[in-house]
Amino acid sequence: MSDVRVRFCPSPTGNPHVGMIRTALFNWAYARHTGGTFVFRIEDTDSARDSEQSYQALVDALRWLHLDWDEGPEVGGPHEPYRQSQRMDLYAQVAADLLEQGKAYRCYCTPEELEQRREVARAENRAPGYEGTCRHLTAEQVAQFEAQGRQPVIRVLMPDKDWQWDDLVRGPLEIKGAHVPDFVIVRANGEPLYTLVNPVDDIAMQITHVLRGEDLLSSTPRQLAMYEALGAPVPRFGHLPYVMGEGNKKLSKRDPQSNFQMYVDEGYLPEALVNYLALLGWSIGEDREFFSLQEMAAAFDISRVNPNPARFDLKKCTAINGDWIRALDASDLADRMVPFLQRDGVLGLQISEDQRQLLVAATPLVQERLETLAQASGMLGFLFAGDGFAVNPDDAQKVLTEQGREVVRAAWEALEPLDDFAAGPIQEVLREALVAGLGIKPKLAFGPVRVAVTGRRVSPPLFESMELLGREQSLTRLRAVLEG
RNA sequence: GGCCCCGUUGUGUAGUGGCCUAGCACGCCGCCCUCUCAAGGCGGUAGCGCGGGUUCGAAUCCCGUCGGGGCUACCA
Repeated sequence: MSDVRVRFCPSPTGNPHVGMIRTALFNWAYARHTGGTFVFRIEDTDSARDSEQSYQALVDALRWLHLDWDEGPEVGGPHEPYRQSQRMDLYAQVAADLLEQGKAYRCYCTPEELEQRREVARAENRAPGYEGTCRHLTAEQVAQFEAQGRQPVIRVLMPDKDWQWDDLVRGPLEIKGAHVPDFVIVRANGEPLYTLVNPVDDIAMQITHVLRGEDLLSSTPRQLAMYEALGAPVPRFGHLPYVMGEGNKKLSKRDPQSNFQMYVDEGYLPEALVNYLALLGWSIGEDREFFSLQEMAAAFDISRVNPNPARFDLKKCTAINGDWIRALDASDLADRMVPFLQRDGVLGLQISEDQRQLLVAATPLVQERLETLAQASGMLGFLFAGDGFAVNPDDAQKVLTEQGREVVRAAWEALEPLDDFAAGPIQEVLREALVAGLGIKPKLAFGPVRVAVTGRRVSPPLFESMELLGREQSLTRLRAVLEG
């Protein structure tokens, strides 16, 4: 095992989104590629926005995706606890130490005062950052502020220096000290902020490589300053490109396609989602795009991550999902379709042995037609409908016309005497009766029969479907059209 | 406004000075296959933002420019 230690440290607010998942994936892949350790940490220090439900969704998402973690909630590890809400004492202690060492100070400026100064600075074309107003308050000034009932925040006193680091994704980067004002690490109400807890825990958990979103790039100097103040070795940073949504904007929580749960509900395979997300900013090389999590781990190289923002393309994601569905064993696919068929009422909670066999037999017919598992219900519903079967009204109107019914009648008459009700013979008999007999094109001949039997104009292959449905059901449905 | 990041077809990418008349995939269009829809096969569409350099030679190196995006919180 190498000494590489990376972490994924989301805040449990709202639903997991794909940008977050992509970050988790790249961290995971880097850990697995290097034989390092993947740490999962929950940054739940904002009690107003965090929720237990969101925490659970995060855990479930990683599990669903098969992104296993070596240390973190549920699995434990040498640096427990892995939820920041349980580590508050540590942060308070660190803040106190920094204060005592003069590396941080109390700032009594009110939000209103700060806001006002920002506006002035902007108007005068100056950088709008905090100017260090409270850096060197006298005891009298402090006493006066306290007397006014002001509650101070704690700010880090930034050393007067420029900050540079060699970014894993972008190469050498530098930000001038003049552009990094003293920043707040503890709120007036005593709650520690990300600026404090994130580096403190990265140090405590001995994180060696920080792979995070590009949105945090400009805050890296603050991170660097914390390592310096705390006398800890600095990890390597790598800033992953944005995942963009519609209209050239960062994919936001409001974009439906950013919602991780949507992929689960629509029947995307974890293999496919992960495969697609990996393509956003990374490439396995050669002319290849279809690969497993294991193949990704074997090939993943952080220096090959592309720094430019990638647009999320649901169409391509769906296409890859289709590829993955086709790559599955039929019995595996059948298993994966079951929850969707149950959800949509095609199957009940209890599945009989007959139903199970029917499903397995039907799976190959739909395997190359499915893009998502959720589409299975629409394609297979007719097989399990039994007495509840009904033809789609819209399709009926279009296809089961006067002439269509004549076709169905001819089909019924041809099939009724057929003993060997298998796809081959069915096709033979129908061809003879409809195409040759009625002298119409195959498309017009089989369309009405398809609608009568499967209820839709688009369905799995007709003859195989009839065989699976069985003689009795098939004939009953044809009859129903003639009598209805 | 200030600071920062980014720039190959519509989208994701390959490409790291000659193998590039720029490859692959998705999308889109057409054809083939065909009982529908897919899948599959074949073909087509479309790109190195722009301008200067460096070099025998640049998508690849340098400078400038333009464009897009982000940050600029007692959010992360």
